[in-house]
Amino acid sequence: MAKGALPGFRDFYPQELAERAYLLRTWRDVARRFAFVEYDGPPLEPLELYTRKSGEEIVGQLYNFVDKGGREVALRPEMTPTFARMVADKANALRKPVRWFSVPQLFRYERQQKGRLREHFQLNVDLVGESDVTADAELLAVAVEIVRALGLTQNDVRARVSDRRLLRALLGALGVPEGQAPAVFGVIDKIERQPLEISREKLAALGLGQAAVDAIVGLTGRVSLERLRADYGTVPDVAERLADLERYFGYLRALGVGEWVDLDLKIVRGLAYYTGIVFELFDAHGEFRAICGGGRYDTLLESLGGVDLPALGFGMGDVVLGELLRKRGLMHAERSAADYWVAYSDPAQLGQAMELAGALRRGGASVEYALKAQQLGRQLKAAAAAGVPEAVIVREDHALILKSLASGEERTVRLREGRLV
RNA sequence: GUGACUGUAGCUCAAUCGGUCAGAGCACCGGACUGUGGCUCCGGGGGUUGCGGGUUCAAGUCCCGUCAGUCACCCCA
Repeated sequence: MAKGALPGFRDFYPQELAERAYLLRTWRDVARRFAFVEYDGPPLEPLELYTRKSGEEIVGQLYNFVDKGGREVALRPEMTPTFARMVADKANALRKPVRWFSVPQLFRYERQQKGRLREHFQLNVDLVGESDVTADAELLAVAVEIVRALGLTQNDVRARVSDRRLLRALLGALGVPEGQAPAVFGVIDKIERQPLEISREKLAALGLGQAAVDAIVGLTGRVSLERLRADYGTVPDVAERLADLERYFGYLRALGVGEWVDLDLKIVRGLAYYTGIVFELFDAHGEFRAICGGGRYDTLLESLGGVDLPALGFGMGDVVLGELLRKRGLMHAERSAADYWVAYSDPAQLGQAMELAGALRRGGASVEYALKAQQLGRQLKAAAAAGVPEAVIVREDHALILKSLASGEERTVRLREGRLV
């Protein structure tokens, strides 16, 4: 259509806003259940905050401009740099572990497509100051409990988990030079999205022998900790990581989310800064993009904020999650209708109706009534159309009738201290 | 940024081979049902067919451009 919101931006009409509110409320509720506390930062940041982490090429994907003070600025495309700065600035004063979450609106200048707009809301949950896998388990449990709270089941959503350090150790055991590891990660990251032969050719082009290529492809298939231990358990680095992962999965089971999680070494996450366990949540039908992604980034706070603290976190956007919920018929909305509709039998009673509405409103209820005097029938029709559950009818004899618009039941009530009794 | 496909009222769609084809349903507003609603009936507002240009006697229907949308690639912080 000719006029409307900018490409990739959304107008939230009351219905859509109610759905968004439902989603964000669930995020906050669950994060708080895990004792995370909310924070926020500025939506506009120095451009340098992002180029320092991701290089100049990131600028092409940012909403950036020069402000009137001559500063290079950008709308935040992600929350992590802001988070890192905030934590680093007060690192010594913060009780560890730091358990913070935020629900920022993020922006990126990219061509939109399904599940990707130029603006979205993203839950960010981060945990700083604990290097053990107990923290990794806690973090993934937050993500899983959120989708559970939204009505999804382990048959709808799967958490796929990998460990970059394990993968690195495995590659080392296969004789892949340390310097080649990132390139191999790149191939593994794409292995699901391109023909296997192409992936094999790319690995061979890195100088890997046939046996190593076969082994790597094998790792990206169905694997289990038992199988890995049997095949590579004699390698000290690998054995150490496997022991950690076994504890990790044990903790996930203890937290009640074990049934949602699969070990899948194909999960690399594009970001270069992940250092340990990484995970993504997908719909089980593979129809949508990743719902959520995150992992451990133990060196990022050091490089961004100069504070050497282990950290991990994940981001979960509202777009893909919303698409999935709608598809499954699970998208709910915060109720937006008023609590009461005050109606009156005689048009001359408009003033009395307004007095009643005023009293109820001061008592905490939301109340609507017909702004122009009209027949009672029309008022009730409007009340029903507005989705209001109950109407209060002011009769000509001044009696108040509370009528359920769903069942039609009526009972006489009285106003007492702003409430109907 | 590259490529493919699509673009008719708020929504879902219709309009034979280009020729009164700019319509329907839903939604919205109003009226009737004469003063307790969601049914029914009647009526109304709303589109220069995304926009611009071209071909033609004639274009929503063909061609080009542009904008927008969808999908894939890129990227995914």
